[in-house]
Amino acid sequence: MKEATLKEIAEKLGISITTVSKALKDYPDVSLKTKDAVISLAKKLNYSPNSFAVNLRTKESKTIGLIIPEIVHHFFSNVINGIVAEAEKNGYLVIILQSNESLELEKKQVALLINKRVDGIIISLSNESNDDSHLKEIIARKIPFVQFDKIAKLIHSSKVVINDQIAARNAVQHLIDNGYRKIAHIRGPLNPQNAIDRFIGYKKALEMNNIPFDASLVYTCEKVTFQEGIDFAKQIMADHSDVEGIFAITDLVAVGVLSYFNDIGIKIPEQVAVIGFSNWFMSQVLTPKLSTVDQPSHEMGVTSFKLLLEEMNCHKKEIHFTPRTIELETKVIARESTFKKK
Amino acid sequence: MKEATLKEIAEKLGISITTVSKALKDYPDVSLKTKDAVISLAKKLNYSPNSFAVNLRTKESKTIGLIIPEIVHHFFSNVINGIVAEAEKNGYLVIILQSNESLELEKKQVALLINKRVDGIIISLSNESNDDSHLKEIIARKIPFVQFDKIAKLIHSSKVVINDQIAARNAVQHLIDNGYRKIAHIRGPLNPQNAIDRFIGYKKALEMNNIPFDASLVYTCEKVTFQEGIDFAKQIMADHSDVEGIFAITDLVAVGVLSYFNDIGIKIPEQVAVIGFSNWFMSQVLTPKLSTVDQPSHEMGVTSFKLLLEEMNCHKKEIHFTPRTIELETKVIARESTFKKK
DNA sequence: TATCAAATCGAAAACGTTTTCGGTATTTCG
DNA sequence: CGAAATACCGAAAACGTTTTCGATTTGATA
Repeated sequence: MKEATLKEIAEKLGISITTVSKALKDYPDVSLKTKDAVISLAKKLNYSPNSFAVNLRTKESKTIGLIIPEIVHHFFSNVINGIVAEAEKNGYLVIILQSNESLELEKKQVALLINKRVDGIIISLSNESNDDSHLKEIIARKIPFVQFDKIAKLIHSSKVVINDQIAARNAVQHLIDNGYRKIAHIRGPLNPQNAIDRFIGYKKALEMNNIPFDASLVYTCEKVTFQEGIDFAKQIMADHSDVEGIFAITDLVAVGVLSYFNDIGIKIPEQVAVIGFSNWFMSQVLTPKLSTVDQPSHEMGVTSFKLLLEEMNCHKKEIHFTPRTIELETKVIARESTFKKK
Repeated sequence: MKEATLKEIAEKLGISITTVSKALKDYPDVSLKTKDAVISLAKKLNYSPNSFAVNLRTKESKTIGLIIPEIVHHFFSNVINGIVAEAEKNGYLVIILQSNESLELEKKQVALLINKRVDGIIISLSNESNDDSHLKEIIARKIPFVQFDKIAKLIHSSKVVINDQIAARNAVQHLIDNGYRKIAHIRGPLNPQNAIDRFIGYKKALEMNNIPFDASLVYTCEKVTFQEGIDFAKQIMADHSDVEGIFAITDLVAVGVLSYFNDIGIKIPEQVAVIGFSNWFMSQVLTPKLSTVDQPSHEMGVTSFKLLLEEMNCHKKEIHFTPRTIELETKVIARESTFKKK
């Protein structure tokens, strides 16, 4: 029992391959009688077009590539979810690759996807990405391309982001509004744009409230892990025992801080208030419940795909597409870890 | 600037397409001189074979399909991670689809993947899956196929699982060993094999300790969510205020229980002990830290792909492959939520 | 009846690769 | 020197589809 082909149907019906193909695609120049015969035989033989041949002929695969730093990550898995769902709705499949925060891998994976001739690429950069050449290659090959969250500002592609500066500023302002003034920041690595922007947002909030910036209150994560949260919490208490609040680059790190403070008996928020970023699921079930900044991760995925789809459609019709940047809304979620100071 | 092809290289070098192809694949019947010329020109033109044409010719795409119920899920995202990593190591890409626990979607997606002519399929069934026809279709088409975690026992394919019965029995035994005897079970839906097995394990543990089974202590999740954990916790306390322990089908549900108990001031484990399943990341950062059963999720992904690869290799060489079932080890992780009763 | 339009069909090229098989040209050896 | 072995190359088929363009038939109209 082999796969049915156009040729087979044509032979059984004593007509040409051309006519069979046209009948199945409802061309107007095939008689109703022939159409019916073809369609019913096709159904009987369980015919489905060989996608390899279709790909070759049409030069598209209805498949896109997605590269993210980490799959096991509340934010990213939500984005994946959004992209995969929206893609499927539009007849596209998604190949997922994980760069593991390694520039080298990321480059290889871009090459892999180009090689596979995916119809488009969506990417969120690894922390190491200070080299743009692979992204430029995507553009040079005119492959539809969208960046999200961790982007290269200078690469001229569509982008889906939040305003990290303002979001971070709001988070720190929230701490200040609730009576905390000596605030430490556990920031992300030096390269990624969003770590930089959140750091700038932190500084701006201080500035707007006439709180002098103290560089010794800033701690820099290398890997942005739970363990780093624990380690920096310890370090902060050693360096600044009078610290009042901590703003962490992401919930995972903030949870490390919480965990350490809980273990050694530091009261949150009475002694130190903590706010994270990204609104991971676990943040709402911790004790105390962690305040954070909500980031529309699922929507980010959906929007990214929609933008990519637009560009892919233009690409197919060979009409020009002008990359757009879409900024999604965030909002501070106040929970127990930042209750108002009495 | 177009894509370089074999034809182009052949013309520029004044040789045949055949020779170019052979030179690039290091066939022995091409002279060193020609090989060098071809290879260097290919590099110069940035040639890479058109994968659409290669697919069509070789009848394989070096791509596999993966269908899981949920992407945003600690266990599944870890499995994805394992599969994607192992696949990439072996030159395969992974298309990911999410069935959203819907049988209908799952069927559609299987059809989609068959249509795409992926080289193999890995699947973890949705809770609704009491219909096997789409899986039988995969087998009938001789597409290499591996099931993991939520499997259909009767489908003759390779499988990667844990022993849910024993794992659950151990979890409940752990509660009993620590002095808890009146134990409720929040089970999963009625269909999935692993929910059934874990329920059987629960019963066996009771039996082995001469604790009479009480059906009213068993609560059945529909969606296996955090919220259901909260709701059932409330219900359990209403039905059996003297309950001593709770074994939940998965950590997410157990965390719901914890969350509710924390909110209304029920002490864990002093008043009620709680144990979950799967060892989600958040379980170790909660207060109290949640006891659970560790399930080697990443390894499950890696093993699934390895099995699939074996079958794909056999398939290519047209040698027979006998499906295997691999059972991975689990272990109870004792944390604060099940501390020994005094 | 001659003419023209509409309806229906098919030949053939094209997509780019892989591989079989046979054909030269060159070398080796008796 | 002739025959056999070896080294090197290319023609062509095949994978299965899509689409252009021209051919044929049919029916309608003047």
